[in-house]
Amino acid sequence: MLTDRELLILKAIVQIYTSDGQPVGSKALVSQLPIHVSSATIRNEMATLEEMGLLKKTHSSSGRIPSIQGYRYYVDHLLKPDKVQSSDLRQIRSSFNHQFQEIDDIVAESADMLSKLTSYTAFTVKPELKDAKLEGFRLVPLGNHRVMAILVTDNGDVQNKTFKVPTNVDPEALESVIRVINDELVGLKLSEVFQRLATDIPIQIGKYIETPEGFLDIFEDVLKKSATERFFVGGRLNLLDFSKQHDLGSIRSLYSLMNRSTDLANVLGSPDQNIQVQIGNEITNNLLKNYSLITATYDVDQHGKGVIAILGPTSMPYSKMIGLVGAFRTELARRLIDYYHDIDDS
Amino acid sequence: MLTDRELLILKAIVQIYTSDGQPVGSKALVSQLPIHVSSATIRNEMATLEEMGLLKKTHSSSGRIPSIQGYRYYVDHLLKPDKVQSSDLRQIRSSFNHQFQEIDDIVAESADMLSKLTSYTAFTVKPELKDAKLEGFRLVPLGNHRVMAILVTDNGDVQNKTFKVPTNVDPEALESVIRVINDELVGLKLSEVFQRLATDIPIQIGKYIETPEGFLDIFEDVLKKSATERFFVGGRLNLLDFSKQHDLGSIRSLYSLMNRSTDLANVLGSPDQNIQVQIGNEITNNLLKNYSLITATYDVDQHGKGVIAILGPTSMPYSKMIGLVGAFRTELARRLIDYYHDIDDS
DNA sequence: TTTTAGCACTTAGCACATTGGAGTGCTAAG
DNA sequence: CTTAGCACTCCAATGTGCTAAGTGCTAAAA
Repeated sequence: MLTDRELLILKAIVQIYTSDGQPVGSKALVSQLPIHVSSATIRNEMATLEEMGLLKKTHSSSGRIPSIQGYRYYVDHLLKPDKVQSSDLRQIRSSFNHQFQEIDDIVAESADMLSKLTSYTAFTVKPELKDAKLEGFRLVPLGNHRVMAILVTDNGDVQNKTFKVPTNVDPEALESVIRVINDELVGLKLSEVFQRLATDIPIQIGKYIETPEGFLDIFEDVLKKSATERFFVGGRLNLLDFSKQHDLGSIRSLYSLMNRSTDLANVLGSPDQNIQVQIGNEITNNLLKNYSLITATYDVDQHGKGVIAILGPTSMPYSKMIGLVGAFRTELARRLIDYYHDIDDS
Repeated sequence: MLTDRELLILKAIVQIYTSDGQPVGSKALVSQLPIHVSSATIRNEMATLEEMGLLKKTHSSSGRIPSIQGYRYYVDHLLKPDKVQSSDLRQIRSSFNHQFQEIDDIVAESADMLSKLTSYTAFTVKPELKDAKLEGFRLVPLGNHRVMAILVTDNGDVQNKTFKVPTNVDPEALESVIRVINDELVGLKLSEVFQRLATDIPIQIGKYIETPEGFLDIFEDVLKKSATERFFVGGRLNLLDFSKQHDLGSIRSLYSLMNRSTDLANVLGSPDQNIQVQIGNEITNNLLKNYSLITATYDVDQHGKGVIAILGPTSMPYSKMIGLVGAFRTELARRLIDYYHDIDDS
């Protein structure tokens, strides 16, 4: 168990280091602390904190910086989220104050805004569709045997994809297919839709089209698209600023990571608490072991839950960032509830 | 006028410098030249070439590197495009060997491929639609007063956008609007469509909808989208490698430039010759004055012309790059002609 | 007139030493 | 338990010397 003074020192070191980035020495620290003891005393305390694994040195005669566990302890026990700056809040609200036509625009804008506010890299994930119901399905013939498939879910999501149908499929067959889909699939949850597509639907459609597989692929494409296009990244370039390692190779890997939605899904997960802080090697993905990740869910009532996240250096000012992410998630949730409200009753 | 030997030296200096990046000294040069003269002679020649502004030094006692004018002279008079490597050609063809559903996929893939082959940043611009005819227009009601507008041009381009219609617009009015558009606009060139939208169409539509402006905005949105989404960028990150200036600010500006389609349109223009080389400050955009840009048109017969381009250091190996771009443009053109062929006769 | 050898001079880049400052750990006394 | 004092460590900045690669110039040779 830590003494009060040790807590005070640990807290101060984290705060000073995360705000100016320099290792904290005993003399500098003594001048900032509310208690007055000598620097030698501080040195002793720091030594014990280091022994406990909460602090470390960059070299044998340097000041102390927090270790991963030090940050962890700070975040878990010492930190109080900052109240978000009113100027930041104004910025968030004004950026949400547009009339967005599509939910994607709101969520994409959020990623940009969040990265701008933090100067880190930000991620946003729109509410997942798993529980959404398929509300409508359209096949629009575009001429030249091309067709656009459009899929509408009850939370307002619209996905579309154009494709070619084989020349031997006649329009009436297509009509029948649409009828099957409308009768059998519309109204179901997407997960159920997936299941039906794997079982009886191909048989039913097979009556009208010779090779239903190709046709159903397209259906799956649209569903897959709606699963992979949930992720938005803002401030990719900020990575260059806060990434200590100017090793181009790892930066490159990170950039490509940001384009792989499956990996992003793994990294961001769905935080169990409302706001979750992962520090350094606590992050499952090895590429991120020198960074910290703050993830938070936001809840759009019956329209599911999404995730926002920021990726920054382990030495980020946690209290400020946690405050900011906390405020942002409620603002975003509110904005999306508004959005759905507009759709539902229009 | 330059003597034969001066030409030989200039050519050699450009080639050596663009292949190993080191300033070329008189001794090194003498050992590479087919003629044998002493290094002192070379020095004299280099001095006169420098006086003419074709070479320059990095510091008072350094070897020579080509000046912008030196590169210019080399490109205009001395260079012979390399035959493209057969492995590169294989790669291009195999990447084109997929069945693409949309033209955008082909053009986007091209940007990636071109950047991979060159290790520079690549741009591709799909054929412009100006002369394309509006082949079809659909309004698909999605429920909840939402509608998807779909616009098909005769070169196979499909654009769509979802939007909300005011609650006071009834379905029949919408039907009438579609009829007006189909009767009056379908079959016209897009430029004519634009014109009609600015003149008589609003009046006609006004009969059915109270506030046609809002409605027509959407139409314009779709058209604008098809104008701005012509640009694809590949290998953004390569910029970090070949950009000498590790000045983060200018890199940042370049990245944002790549997202602004109007600026891209200015920079890439439509090259007057088939392949155009712009070196350093010859590029109109100031941000690019330390780079070189090779642009080339590709011609998809009656479906218009597009542009491909690579952005690299002024010290790029021009003969190789020009050869590569030349081969790529014919391959891409061929692939797109194939693509349209499939559409047209399906 | 052109070419060449020779020489004095310049510069970048590197290895190396020097120094100052910030910081530590330890000890012995308060 | 706290503190002053001291020896010690290490980084970072600065300066020095040296080398390699290059130049321009001059005067002699071709």
